[in-house]
Amino acid sequence: MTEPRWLDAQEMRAWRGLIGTNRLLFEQINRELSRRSGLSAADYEVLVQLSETPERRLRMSDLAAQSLSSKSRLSHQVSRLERLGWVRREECPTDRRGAFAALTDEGLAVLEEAAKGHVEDVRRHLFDRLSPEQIHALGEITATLNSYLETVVERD
Amino acid sequence: MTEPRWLDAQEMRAWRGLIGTNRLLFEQINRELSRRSGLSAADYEVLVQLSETPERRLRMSDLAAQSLSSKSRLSHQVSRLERLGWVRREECPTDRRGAFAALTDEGLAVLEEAAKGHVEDVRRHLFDRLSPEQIHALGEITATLNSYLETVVERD
DNA sequence: CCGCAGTAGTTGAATATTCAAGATCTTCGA
DNA sequence: TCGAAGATCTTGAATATTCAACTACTGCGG
Repeated sequence: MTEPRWLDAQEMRAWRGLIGTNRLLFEQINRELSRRSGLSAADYEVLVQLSETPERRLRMSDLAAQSLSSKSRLSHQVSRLERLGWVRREECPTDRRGAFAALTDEGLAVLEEAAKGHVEDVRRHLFDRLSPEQIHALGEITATLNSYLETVVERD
Repeated sequence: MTEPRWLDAQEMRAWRGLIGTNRLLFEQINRELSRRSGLSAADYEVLVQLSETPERRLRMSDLAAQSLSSKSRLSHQVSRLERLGWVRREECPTDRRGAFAALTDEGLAVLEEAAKGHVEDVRRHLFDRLSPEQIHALGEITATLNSYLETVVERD
């Protein structure tokens, strides 16, 4: 049980910075999203994933994976979205255990309405503050981390 | 009501990347922290802030600000930590509305035990994956964003 | 074709977070 | 010095998330 390699100043700055951005940026963007459209960040993410599919529906598992959610959370969440009339559950003919979540016309309308303001918020709070080089670097850094993390994370 | 400036490919990559890192990285690090030490990320953050103070205590408001928490959340959280014996509430002599949260010896011991493994997790999942240039860039980017965000975020 | 291990999804209880008051106390201007 | 406005912190209810079963089904080895 040897002494760990503590973080140096540079690393500490990046780590605390990331924690801060993580909280402040998403908190603010999500607050604005939800005020304007009544959609939580999680809801928005789910609706986007569904809308980007040709059939406007996805199997629950795939949807969970793509929206980085746990199965349980997604299940509760889809129930809520169903109550609101924005998503509909459909059964899967080829695998009777399976279920689809399908975006309704209403859901799509809500999403499209929310998207405009949301993009502007993201732009205002994130991209307007960074140089093109920084935006590029951020893309590289997160891509590197995420492809590693996907091999590591234990989900569910 | 003009058409918004949609995100271009570079921006979309950075934005989705950030969402992914945000979730995957912290989920994984927090899961490991909590498995090893029974501390949630929020608990750890609170204990760290207290431990870094000379008196090992802070006013609730200051603690909320430093740990980027809302007052309400912090209050509930400190109650929990108090039940566990890791934090103690103390009253403030100079302002009778005020309250301190103070780190107990037990709390400090738990924190120090947890810190070792936690630092190694952060290193393994974050810094070992990035070049020194990327670490530096990440520090710059988050510092820029956070100093802007602090002027903008509506907390509580 | 049987049985069993594993997959898909849901559920309910335990826990955590948010939201909107509420209870005290301080400050400051009239 | 009085009173109103604001600061500090807590509380309880509503909501969201996690965790550990549980149901129902598929697919595979024998």
